Amino acid sequence: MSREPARRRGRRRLDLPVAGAERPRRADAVRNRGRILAIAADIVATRGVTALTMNEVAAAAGVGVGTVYRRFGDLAGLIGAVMDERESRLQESFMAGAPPLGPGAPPAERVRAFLHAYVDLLDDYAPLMAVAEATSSTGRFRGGAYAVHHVHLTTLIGEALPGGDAHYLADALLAPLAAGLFVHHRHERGMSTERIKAGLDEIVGGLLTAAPRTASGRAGSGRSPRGGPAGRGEPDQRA
Amino acid sequence: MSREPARRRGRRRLDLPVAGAERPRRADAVRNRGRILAIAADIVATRGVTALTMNEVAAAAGVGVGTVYRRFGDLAGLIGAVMDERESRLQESFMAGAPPLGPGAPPAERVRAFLHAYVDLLDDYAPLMAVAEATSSTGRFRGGAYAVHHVHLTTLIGEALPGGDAHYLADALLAPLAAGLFVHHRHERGMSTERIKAGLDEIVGGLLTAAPRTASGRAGSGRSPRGGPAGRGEPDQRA
DNA sequence: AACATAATCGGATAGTTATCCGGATGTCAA
DNA sequence: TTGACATCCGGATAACTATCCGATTATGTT
Repeated sequence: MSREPARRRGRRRLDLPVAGAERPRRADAVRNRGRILAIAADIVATRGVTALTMNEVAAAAGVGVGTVYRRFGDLAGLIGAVMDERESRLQESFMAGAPPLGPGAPPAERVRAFLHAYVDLLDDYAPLMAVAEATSSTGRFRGGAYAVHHVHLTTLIGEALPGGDAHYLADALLAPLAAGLFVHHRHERGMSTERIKAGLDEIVGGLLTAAPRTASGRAGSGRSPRGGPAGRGEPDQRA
Repeated sequence: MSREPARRRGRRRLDLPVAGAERPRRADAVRNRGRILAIAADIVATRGVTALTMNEVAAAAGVGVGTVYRRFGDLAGLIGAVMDERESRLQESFMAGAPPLGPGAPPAERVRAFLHAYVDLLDDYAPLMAVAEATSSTGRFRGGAYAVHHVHLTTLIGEALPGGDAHYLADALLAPLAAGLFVHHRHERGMSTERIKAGLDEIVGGLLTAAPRTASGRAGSGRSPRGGPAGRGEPDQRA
């Protein structure tokens, strides 16, 4: 490890036992974690996503490869950690922020706002997220972030479309936001984020009841919310 | 999709280049290609997709790794070649087969039929296709098969929804059919193909069989039974 | 039948991901 | 302060993808 002088060894643990089952992690571990993340972010910023490899990060951070893998599991995990702050901000916004992203606006509006916000996030991180996606084709769906987004959309869709298969539709709405597809659209086909958002609006507008807010395109044609064939004959089986 | 590194350069053949369009490949090359494909299919069938590696295929086929890479480009290319026959059958069906998949049925119906047919294909090959997708996150969109599907859907959507962004919507409808997501739904969440098809029907139903947007006031009088249970779409859609 | 040429073959090599486990070190208790 | 032990470190190692290029061989011509 490093020769860093021992940190203040005070900290007798006399403090209040923090509310969050805080596991006592070794000081060198947290130090390394922080350094690894900083190095990773720096590599991406200065040399691009393709230069971000576990070996490279480990070498630059002055630790062994094993350390990086133990801390983050795999490349996707490392990338997830790098994006953690940004992701947390997004979650904060749609869970407790101002409408239409946060609570207060009608569900269909919130769905649209969420998709738009996610597009903005993709515009900043898509190349990096695409690498994470490619690590394991099913990996995207295992990550905690995806689960949170899915639950959020499922809830909103359930409210806006009582008879629909909210669980599946949430995945279907998240699918066009795959980083790989976004990169393809944005960087290889030159689509603007506005166009992408408008396209998503078309889908949401058609699927959920049209909302009052008029943005680009789609006119809130009547399309009333009907009950629809409730069951659909498929036993709802959520894990 | 035969996505081979088209080699053969122009030769001054005076003979009629009609009938056999394929000629300039060395006998051992075609022999090796065939053997490699057979071996690859066999490995997948007997030992599963995880056992399918370029090294393994090369060794089993009795050729060098370089040969496999030259012929198929990468793992995704090899997988594409293995699936070529099945893919060709699908293309044949929606380009010149019987309605509603083939020409003759109203566009929205054909879109739905295509998605259903693709789900059936996924049910057989998703694990394999997921590996191909993971090879390169943007790889799926470069392959010839994707391009064909995209063109097809773009055309149909353009007919069914004159004012919409058919190009983007085609990608968006194809996105939920990503092999990785399908595997997640089918093998990890236990969803049935019927449920997946019904979910896709909901999306298509809302997007394409409702009153058109913009000025072209289609007096459809709202009410669109967004795709009910698999099959039975809305019969009010004449050519 | 022998030749010239271009295309193919296939092993060596480089770069990555991911795992393993003996050794080093921090943390807590006495 | 000292000691015991759980945890962490990090290099060695295995497997895989992908590229390169000299050696090999098929093909059409003379």
